Amino acid sequence: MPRPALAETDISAQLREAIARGQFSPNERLVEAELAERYSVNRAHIRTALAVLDRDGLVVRLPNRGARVRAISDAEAMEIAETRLAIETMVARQAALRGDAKGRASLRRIEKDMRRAVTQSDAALYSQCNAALHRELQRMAGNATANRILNTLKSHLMRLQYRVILLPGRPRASLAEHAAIVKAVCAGDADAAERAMRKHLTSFTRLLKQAIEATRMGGF
Amino acid sequence: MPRPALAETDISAQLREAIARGQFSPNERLVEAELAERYSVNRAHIRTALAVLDRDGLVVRLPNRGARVRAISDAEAMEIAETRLAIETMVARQAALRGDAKGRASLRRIEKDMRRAVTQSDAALYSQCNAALHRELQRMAGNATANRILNTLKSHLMRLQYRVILLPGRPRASLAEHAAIVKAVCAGDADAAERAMRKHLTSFTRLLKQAIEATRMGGF
DNA sequence: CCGCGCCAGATTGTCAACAATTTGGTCAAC
DNA sequence: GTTGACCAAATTGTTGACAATCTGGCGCGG
Repeated sequence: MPRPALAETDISAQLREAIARGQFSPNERLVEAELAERYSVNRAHIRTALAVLDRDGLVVRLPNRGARVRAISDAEAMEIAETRLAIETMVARQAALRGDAKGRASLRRIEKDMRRAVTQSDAALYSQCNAALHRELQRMAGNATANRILNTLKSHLMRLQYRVILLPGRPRASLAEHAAIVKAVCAGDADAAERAMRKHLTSFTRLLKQAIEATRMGGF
Repeated sequence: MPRPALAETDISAQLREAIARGQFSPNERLVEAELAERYSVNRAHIRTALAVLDRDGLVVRLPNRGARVRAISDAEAMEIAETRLAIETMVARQAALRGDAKGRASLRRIEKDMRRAVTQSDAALYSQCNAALHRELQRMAGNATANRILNTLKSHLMRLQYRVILLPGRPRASLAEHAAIVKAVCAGDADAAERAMRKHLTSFTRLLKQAIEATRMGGF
């Protein structure tokens, strides 16, 4: 019995996902009537969903002028990455301390898949494993508060991170970082887990910064 | 020109505040019609506000059964305190790195007021200074993402923290911790600022835990 | 006395109509 | 050609009505 969700909550989630996936471009207008039709709900639900997404920072609403997809600035992208780092290092620590045997087994399995993805140069698989690994760590840490926040932050970062993953040589380097995290967490070494995660996300953040700067310069 | 807020956003904020202040008790039912009358808005606004507060974790909504003030468990209170610690240590670091002269002056002034509050045993003033100090640090760090999250977390903690502040001897100990933070931030020493904040919030968290356990045992 | 179905009231969920506001364009006056 | 008033279309903001669902109590049969 998966407890039923409210329609409004559901729509919020769908819209959040759509924005995170880049199905709406930054600053794109979000017209209530259009969305209502697209998602087959009435305007009231869309309105509520937009209010929630506003609070999440995914959308900006101006009185009488409607909602737009919020364009996050480069500076803000860095802020988000830094905040994520702060929380996720804590999660890694807690996963090491509180994780269960099942979780540790999952981590090892995911690491194996990741290794395979790298040798096969399967970027899609790698990305999937990456998400799975972080998700499993969150589950092991069992910090619902942190999870909620992280998921919100990730919906912001999602639009950007593919640029980082696609950097040449990134998967191989990332794999080593992930392996270190898995090792530390499985060993129950909280300090090492925290350090490993910090190292991983610091390098992610650095690459994100580079990707942003590269895009700003010459890109497209 | 303070840009106007939407009515719905406004109502969400008011309700959030009311809940944070304990004007509604945990598990209390939040009947839409009642709230609509109390805040002089229509049900749609209340409904939207409840959806936002649901996302914030301040309220639980069950389909066809309405909303209630979410009772946060002891374990969850600890989670929240830990997550806050993770973010606020980062904020302290960033405040040390990015803070402006005006901010540093403010910090020193607040510290002075705090000292006065302790010598005069003025708990209300101390509490006020405490809030002001943390707020100023957030402003100096200039991390809007972190600020938003912290404010949400604090609205959860607000219901609990008065227990900690009122502990005998707490203000005096807390003052020293705050002074260390101010000193490090004003000196631009990011590492020291982070350490000082971690120490401060670790002790806060520890006391919170004690307060929780004490309450569970005998208290009321 | 106890359980069970059922009804009435309270409350939430859904929807459509209407009011208010903004936007973009047209046209006349200068 | 430019300015500015004005109008129409699009869109958001507000409200009330109605449907669906839950809750608690009542009475019936056992």
